[in-house]
Amino acid sequence: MVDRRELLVSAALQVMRREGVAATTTRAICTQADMPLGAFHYCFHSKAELFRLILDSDLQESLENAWSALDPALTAEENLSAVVATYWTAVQADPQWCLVLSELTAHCLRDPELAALPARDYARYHTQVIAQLERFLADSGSRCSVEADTLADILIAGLAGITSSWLAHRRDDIARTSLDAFVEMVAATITPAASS
Amino acid sequence: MVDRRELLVSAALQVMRREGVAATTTRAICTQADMPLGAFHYCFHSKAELFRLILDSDLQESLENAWSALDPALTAEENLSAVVATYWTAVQADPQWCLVLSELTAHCLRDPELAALPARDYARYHTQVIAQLERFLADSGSRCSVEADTLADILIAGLAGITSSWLAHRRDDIARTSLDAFVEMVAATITPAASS
DNA sequence: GTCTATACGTGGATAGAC
DNA sequence: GTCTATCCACGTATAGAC
Repeated sequence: MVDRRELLVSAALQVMRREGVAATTTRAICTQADMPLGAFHYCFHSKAELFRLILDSDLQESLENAWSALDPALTAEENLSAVVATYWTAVQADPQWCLVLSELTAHCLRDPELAALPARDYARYHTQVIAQLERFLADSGSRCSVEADTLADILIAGLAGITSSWLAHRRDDIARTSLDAFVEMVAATITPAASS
Repeated sequence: MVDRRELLVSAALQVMRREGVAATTTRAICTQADMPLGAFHYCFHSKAELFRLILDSDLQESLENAWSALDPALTAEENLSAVVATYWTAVQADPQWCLVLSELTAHCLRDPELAALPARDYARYHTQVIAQLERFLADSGSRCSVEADTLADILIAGLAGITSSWLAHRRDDIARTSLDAFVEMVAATITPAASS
């Protein structure tokens, strides 16, 4: 028997994807969870508490996992291409979720109580990417013309930008071409180990 | 004497920046405009009409103007650097507006009536960027290893990504470093005219 | 045309029966 | 603990006096 709190969290996430964060009311959540409205404030002190719980969980998890596949045996461009492909598959599998992430970020930045969360999430994401990146660079003996730190920032920003552009225009071809060109540009900053 | 419609539009934009799109109610707009609430529906048929008017105006104008300064006499990297600097000055001069743009985009994408607007805005922006870019490439005789079309997409996505990242972490140093590295990467795809 | 007062719906939260 | 019925604040829109 599942905790009713988790049931409501799950329902809230479904409503967010389908209707948007703004339309995610306590009523909509309870309807989605097949629960009477009164049950909500029995499980949570307030709607803000449920939101806080959602925001404290690892929302970008599905998009983060892409980076764990870096393989030192392959070239930098091959690796980047694979990582980006995995990321992009996740984006296309659930575009609505990307929109929710954008909405939640704005929601936090507007609320003094939550304004610090996006920075924390960015730091988390950055830490994870840079760890994978540095491991790859060390294992493969490659060198990068920019700091690994900066490379991680660029990668995160580039993918975020291409994603949000795609959410607007929904042109798969443009996104694909942008991703390929971006991978090529980033890979050009990495020189493989001298194999002497 | 200013049209009261424009007064309300202006007030709405102010409230959006200060409080966010979600908090931009007819009451807040009228208060901001020093108008009685009743005046609203005398000027506009509905709140949606005011929003539509705002969304149909050129919202990204302030950020678009950066591209008009491209100078064929300078190198590609110098030009890109100048354009990006202008863009970034605008972002830092009004970060709240960047947040509003993000909120409005999400707002449109969630509303079937408005869902097509972000694509139109992207096309507008893209067209303007590519025109400047192609003029610059032609005038300076430079060549680019990727299509100018793709270059424009990358530039738009890159700047959007760095901006949204900065809105989250608010670390000026990270944004600066990212911008510099990004400019360098993009400039590397452009080879100057053979000056023989 | 302009404002005041109000209607109507919705959303968060609670009261009180069971 | 669980649900129903309800309260209260707020947001859009309108009615009606001037």
